[in-house]
Order: sequence, then structure tokens, then C-alpha cells
Amino acid sequence: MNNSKVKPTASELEILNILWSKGPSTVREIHEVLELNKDAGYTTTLKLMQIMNEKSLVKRDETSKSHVYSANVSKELMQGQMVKGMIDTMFNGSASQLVMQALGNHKADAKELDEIRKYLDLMDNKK
Amino acid sequence: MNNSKVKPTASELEILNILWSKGPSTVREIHEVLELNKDAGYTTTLKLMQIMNEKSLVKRDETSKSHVYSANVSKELMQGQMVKGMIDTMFNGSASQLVMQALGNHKADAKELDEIRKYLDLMDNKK
DNA sequence: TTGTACTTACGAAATAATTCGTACGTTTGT
DNA sequence: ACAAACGTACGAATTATTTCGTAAGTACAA
Repeated sequence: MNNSKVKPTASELEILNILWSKGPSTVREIHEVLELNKDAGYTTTLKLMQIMNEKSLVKRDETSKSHVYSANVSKELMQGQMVKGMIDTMFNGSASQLVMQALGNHKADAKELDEIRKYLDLMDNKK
Repeated sequence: MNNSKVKPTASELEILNILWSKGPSTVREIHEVLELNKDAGYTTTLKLMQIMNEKSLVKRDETSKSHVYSANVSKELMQGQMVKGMIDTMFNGSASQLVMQALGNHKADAKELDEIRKYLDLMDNKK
């Protein structure tokens, strides 16, 4: 997993998500998942994945006739990039503002809140 | 401030950010700020703002010759939409996962961490 | 008055992203 | 062997976004 600053489009992100959760997949496998939510032809998916390959967002194994694609950027890295973008453009660079917005509007159950507390304590210790 | 589910493009978001921080402004005022970071002509900015007006992302006061534009969606609302989108597409619907990603990679100082703690406690009380 | 500067409106070019048709090759079942 | 099914490649149409040129109106100073 290399690759520094590529920004996937919305469609590309959908595909990456599938690859992250399913692991290496053929175009058809990806396409079948995509079909559940949207409606586009097979060659559309194929083309997208070919482009993603050129951009090195995915890599592909051409050993067998049906090429097998896998993500070439980690989900964590991409999450990081996107969260950073969001903090910079919408939260004046303040991570905690984002955090509060996220907590305010989206229910987290008690267990999750506890995890976050632990996390906060952990960060204090680091100093 | 009305308007439900419009998704601003990146350029539109830049303009909204300026409007949110400066308040109602003319095209020229906005353009002067934009010019600091990018380089595009005046009519480009104008056109963009006209389109945003059609989409009701902004509203405009045509009383004086130089029309005065202001945001027609609140920053908070937009933050909410975007955070939600992010949580749904990149964090499996879990707000706390986003929170931890945000805290993990982006320094928040001690004061901010305390604010977050207070916030967490407050949420517990609500139950 | 005349001309310079500024404004809006708007069509259309330039660019980016998505979608699809079609060609062409390989595999598989009969 | 042959057709049907399935795979890749790829040019090009479609759609979305960004950019700009030009026309036309108004204010204002010389």
C-alpha cells in the first residue's frame, strides 16, 4: 500500500469500500454489489476500475482471465485524508469541533462513549 | 435558512465558507478573497454565485447595483450533512469511529479534550 | 458629453466524471 | 466444431462542473 495524495471520486469510493470489505475481487463481483444500490452497466464498472488501476487506487492481478482487483490504498489512510480535508475546510482546522458535531448529531451508545473516554485519557497520558 | 438536501460542489463550498465568515458580501468581495488562493476570473466567481442562487444555496439582495449575497444554508446544517455523509460512507455508520479517527490523527489541546469530556458527560445525562 | 470603470447576464468553451456501445478474444457446454 | 456466455479494451457520448468572452446597462469624473 503506497500512494500519497489521490482523491477518489464518489464512484471510486464506492468501489474501494467494497474492496475493503470483501477483499480482492473481480469486476463482476464488484459489479454485483454495486447493482444492489444503483443501476449502471457492467462495462461502466469495468471502465471505472480500469481508471482506478491507472491512478493506482487499486492494483490488479491479471493471472487469470478475470482480473482480480484489490485496494491499493488502506481504508485507514483514506479515512485520515478525508477527515483531515473535512476538518480543514469545514471546521476551521479544529478536530474537536468536528468531534462535537459528530457526537451531537449521531447517537453513540454508552459503550461507544466509554471507548471514547478511554481514548481521551490515553491521549492525556501521551503528553 | 431553509433548504434540505443540496450538495454543494467544492467551489461552491469555498464561497459558502467565505460568506459564513464574512457575512453578506458582493461578488467582488468574495472574488477578492478567492483570488488569494486560486486564480480565476471575476466572471467565473459571478457565474458560480448566480448558479448557487438558482440552487438556493445563497440568496441575494438586488436592491443596489452590486447585488449582495448571503448564505442560505447554515454552516451547522452543512457540517451536519457532511459529517453524516462521511460517517455513512467511510465509517460504517459509527460516529464514534469517526471521532476516534479524528482524535487520533489531529492534535487537540488539553482544553479541547476537556470540552469533549464535558460534552460526553452531558450526553450521558440526557439518557 | 464622452469615456473609463464597474456591474450583471448569459452562451458557450474547456475540463472532469460517468456511462455505454462495440470489437474482439477465450472459455464452456452441447 | 460451433454457438452462447463472459471477459477485456477502448473510443466516444453524455452529463456535470468550471471557466471565460462578450454584450449591455449604469455611475461617475473630466
